[in-house]
Amino acid sequence: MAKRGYHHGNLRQALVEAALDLIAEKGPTGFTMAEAAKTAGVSAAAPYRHFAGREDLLAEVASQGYERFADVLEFAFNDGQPSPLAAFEAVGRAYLAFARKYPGHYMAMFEAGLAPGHTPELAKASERANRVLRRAAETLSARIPPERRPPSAMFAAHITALSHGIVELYARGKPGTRTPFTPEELLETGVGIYLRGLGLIERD
Amino acid sequence: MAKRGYHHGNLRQALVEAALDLIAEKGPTGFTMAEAAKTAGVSAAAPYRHFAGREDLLAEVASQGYERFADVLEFAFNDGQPSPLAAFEAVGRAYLAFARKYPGHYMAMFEAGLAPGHTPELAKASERANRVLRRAAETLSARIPPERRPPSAMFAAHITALSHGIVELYARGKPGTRTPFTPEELLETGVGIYLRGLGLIERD
DNA sequence: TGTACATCAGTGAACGCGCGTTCACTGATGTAC
DNA sequence: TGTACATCAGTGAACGCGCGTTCACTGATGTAC
Repeated sequence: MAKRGYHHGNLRQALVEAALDLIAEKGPTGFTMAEAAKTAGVSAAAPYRHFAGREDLLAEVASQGYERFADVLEFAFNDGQPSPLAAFEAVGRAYLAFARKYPGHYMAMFEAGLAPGHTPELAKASERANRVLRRAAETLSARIPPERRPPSAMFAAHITALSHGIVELYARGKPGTRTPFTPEELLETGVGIYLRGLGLIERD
Repeated sequence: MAKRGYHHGNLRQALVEAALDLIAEKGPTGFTMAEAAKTAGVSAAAPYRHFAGREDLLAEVASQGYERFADVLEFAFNDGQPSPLAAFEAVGRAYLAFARKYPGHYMAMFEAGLAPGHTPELAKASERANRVLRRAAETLSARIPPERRPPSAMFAAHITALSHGIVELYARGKPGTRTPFTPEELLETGVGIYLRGLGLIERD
């Protein structure tokens, strides 16, 4: 990754990584082209050889985030093994772990206000991640008697919303927004109660 | 609210309202002092007679938001009448209604990245709103046998996170983030399943 | 009731700043012969 | 292997812009006498 003379070598990706650091530090709107260029050790004009503009770089960051997100979730889901329930719970934990480990990606994906269709790549990547979540929900909800089964898209939306809400409200370092519970505890207990409500976990 | 000559009459509140419109339209970071002043029909320097700076105006907007939020939730809770369950569900609906009706407030409160302790007023107002939510959770959870009862702060956090997640992911006009369900449907069904999991609603 | 004066909410011009972006350029790289 | 040349990833200077904020000012308001 070291700069090697006049030509950088891999400036495009270096800019993405600079943006990730800046976004993680100051939020998606705190990130600027000029600073990303500086971080990458390059003049302010150089980024325009690789990206049409600020939004374009942001969209690339988000795209890469969704790809990694989908990878992580898919790995956690593990084709529903060893059991749909265990796999589902692993996906939930993976969601939180992703938000914690890749805050720059997460913020670019969910807090930058980019239209998901901004770029074809972005649309494709975000759809892929959603598909994994929906599949996890479908696999698990196949265990519920059909007449009591909520639509799997709704199931997935509930869990996604709960996870995202926990990340936004309780997993950030904001002083003052404190609960005595860790995000992981909150998600685990919340999902547990929810699944019990669907009859997917024994009562008590 | 009409400007009456050299002196405005109620510039402070007019600026708050201008900020609300701007925030609702372009997000908390899209709002600028200069534009708020212009919207209020006043020179760019005038706001500094009433607010120490941009952050200070933002904090005032958020404070007023939390106050109204607390009012709305308290009204919906209605001291737990006619029943703890009905009151609790009304609070959930009120949460969504608030986010929809007062987007500028909501964004200033939850998306501006203000530390809750930024201003004493802000801290006080946000605490008040949280207290209402916690009280609704406590009242309802008193119906659960103590040994199976989750801490009420956890209960409240689950519902708050679900509500916030639904607002952020599904209640905004973002094209592309579509579910076939309305935010209201999602919250109602999600909370319903959750409460069933706690044994607070009959199975089926 | 009329006048002098203190108060203070506004004005308008100015500042320094950092941003996104453009443009003519230059230095490095790779390839054809 | 050596040279000429096309390509293209960088540079650096410059632009126009809008922002947050300051400052000396001025006009309106209210009050003491």
